[in-house]
Parts: sequence; structure tokens; C-alpha cells
Amino acid sequence: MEVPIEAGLREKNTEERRAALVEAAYALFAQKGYAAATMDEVSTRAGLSRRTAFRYFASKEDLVFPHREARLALLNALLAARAGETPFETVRRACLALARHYQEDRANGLAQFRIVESEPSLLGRELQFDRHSEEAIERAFLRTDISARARRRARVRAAAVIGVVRATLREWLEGGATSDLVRLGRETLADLEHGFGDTSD
Amino acid sequence: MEVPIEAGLREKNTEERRAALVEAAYALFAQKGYAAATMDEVSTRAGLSRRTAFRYFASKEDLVFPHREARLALLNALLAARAGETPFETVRRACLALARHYQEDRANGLAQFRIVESEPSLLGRELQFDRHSEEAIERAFLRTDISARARRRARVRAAAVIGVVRATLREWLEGGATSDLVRLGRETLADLEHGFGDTSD
DNA sequence: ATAATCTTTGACACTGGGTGCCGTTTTGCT
DNA sequence: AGCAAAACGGCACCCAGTGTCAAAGATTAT
Repeated sequence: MEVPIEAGLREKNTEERRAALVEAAYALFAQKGYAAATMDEVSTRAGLSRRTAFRYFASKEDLVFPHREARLALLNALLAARAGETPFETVRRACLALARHYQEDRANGLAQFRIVESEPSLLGRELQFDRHSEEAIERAFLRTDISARARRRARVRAAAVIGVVRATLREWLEGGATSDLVRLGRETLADLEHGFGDTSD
Repeated sequence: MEVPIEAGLREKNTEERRAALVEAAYALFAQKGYAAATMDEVSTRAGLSRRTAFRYFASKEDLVFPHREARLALLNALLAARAGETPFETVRRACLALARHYQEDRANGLAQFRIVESEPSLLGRELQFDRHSEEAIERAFLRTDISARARRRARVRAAAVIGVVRATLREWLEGGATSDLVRLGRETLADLEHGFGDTSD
């Protein structure tokens, strides 16, 4: 009966085509720049029609961020609290684990960074995605106390953490992603943990 | 000789038309939503051709943020250090002064907030603008010490401050902009000042 | 005031992202 | 093999944004 073992042909093709589109897009963006590469070229290179390409990715911008869903899911998993941890410790552990992932995917991260920096609208799009991460971190900070004041503080703290993480990541990528991101993250998060009131630490 | 007292007719017309475009845009966005309102409608309502409208605002999105330049200039002025202030005190003073401005412009702020929230790309655009504020705050944190480590810390702190300011502003606007924004800001900035390490304060 | 000059305007045409529609092909199942 | 559902691709269309250029407007000098 030759039943497909796990995934149907449909799902396999879907993944292949998504991958082909992303690959074609990154090649063209790197070659001639994001703005100059048209969706016609990208889809043709991936062996699909323009119309079909837009069924796989709702917009040209989405092509630049193919893994946001997976990254968010990973963050959510990492944010599951462990016994004996304070909320801040949970958040730090999750962030540093994510840092490790970024380091393993250095090449892709750098390529994406360069494309995003080249086009302001992409930067905006990226920041938008971070809102979901922000909400996840907010939930991590908000364990039991659900008063309005506690919720507010959790939200504000989550915003601060995301800001710090973004700035750290950018610092790392601007330097060519060669330094130790985990060490860098540990340093910047410690700064946040201890407060900004004093000038030197 | 009937010489124009201060501004030539040219400059006056420019300002009038910019204002007419913003007014028309806000009216239409509120009435039928940002996406549904076309630039044809906006420009016609403002008494201009579409082509000319695009000479006053480079994009439809820019119509939503007519005061970003002025806001940034104000922030930069406020961030001028005063004698005896620590960097954090300077930043806090500037932020709270800005909060006062937001409170005085409550109606416009709320209208803008609603439009921005309705369209993800606008949120991205707004976040983009904040990068300039972030750079200004970074400079305020970085007084004399220009070692790589100090610069990094200033950048990270600026990112955290912007994150906190944004979250505070959003909190205030979601609540209808009725509460005391200055008090709210003082509270959230204090949180940042003292650190996130402890659960309760 | 009037002419000369420089700027701004608006119509036209065009590019490119994104979408609704629909007939045709591919895929999954029996 | 045969049938239903899903995916594909082509077409026409909308709208944001831009280059071009002749006409209208503002500014300055005479």
C-alpha cells in the first residue's frame, strides 16, 4: 500500500517550496538588494508562479523572516518555569538559551541582519514580531499576583528585557557575530537586574 | 510695500497644505479605516492632486506621524545635561517632561494610537522612529567614558529605557489616556532604576 | 506694474506588491 | 483506474509610489 510513513506528499512539497522560495529570495536579496529584487524574479527562480509564491508567503517581507513561528515557540517552551527559580532567573535562562541558538545559526543570522538593516520597513516588521516575544516574557514575569499594578510591572519589565535583548543582539551582529553572545547577554542582563541608578558597576 | 512680515507666501502655503493633508487623512482614517482610505481620497479632500500629496508626505504612512521631527528635537533639547545630575536623572527628567506634553495633547495622541494599532505596518513604522530617540538617550547615558564597554552599556540602557517608555505609554493609552501619565512614568522608571532582580519592591 | 526667473503643481504613464477569480492540474484516497 | 479535494497559474484588477514634463504660481529685479 506504500503509505507515506509520516508526512504526506502534500506537506513535503509545501515545505520544499517554502524552502525554495526562501533560498531564492536570500540569494537575490544578497545579489541585487531587497528593493531591487522583484517577486517575479524570486518566484521564477524558485520554480513557481508569482501568484503561487504569494500563497506561501503573504508578503515579500515575510520571506525575510521564515522562522519567526519556530523561534517564538522555542521561547515559549524555554519560559516554562522551573522549581526554585525567580521569574527573572527564568527569563534570563530562556534568553541565554536563545543566544546559544543564535550562535549556532550564525551565518543565517548575519545574512538576515544585513537585509533587514538595508530596508527600514523590514526593521519595523522585525520589531513587530518582537511584540509576541514581549507578551511571552510578560507572562513569565507574572506568576501569581494578578493585581493591576503587578500586571503593569510585568509588562514594563518585559519591554525592558526585549529592549536589552535586541540591543545586545544588534551589538553582536554589528561586530560580525564573532564574539561570545552568551557572555555578552549575561553581562547586559546583569546590568538590568541590578538597576541603572548607579553610573558604574 | 506689503512685505510678508515673517514667512513668505511659499512657506505659508506649504504648512497649510501639510496641515490640510493631515486633517483629511485623520478624518478619513477614523471614518473608514486606514487601509480602506486611498491616497486619492485623502488628497482630493485636501484639495490637492495625488501626485502633489506625495510631494508633501513621502508615503501614506508618514501622514500618520506628522510630528515626529518636532518630538525628537524636543527630546534632544530636554536631554541636555544639567549640573549635578546623574545620567539617569537627566533621562528621567526628559521622559517625564515628555509625558507632560503627551498629556496636553491627549486627543491627538489617542487618535494616532488607534490608527497605529489598527495596522501592523504602522506599529513597525512607529517603532522605527523610536530608534532615533534611542540614539539620543544613548548619548545622554554616555557622558565621558568612551570605552567599548561603556558604550555598550549606554546602548543597552537606552534600549531598556525606550522599552519602558513605550510600554508605559501604551498602558496609558489603552486605558483611554485618563490616568496621570507623569505619575505612571515615575513609577515605571523607578522600577528600572532599582533593578528587576527582586520580585517585589 | 511688468517681465524674467525659479519653484511648485498636476496630468500621464509606468513599476511593483498584493488579491479575487476561475479553469486546469496535481494529489490523496478508494 | 477513477473521483473529490486541494493546489496551481494565468488574468485582470487595485493601490502605493515615482519619473517626466508642460503649465501655473510665486519671487525678485527692473
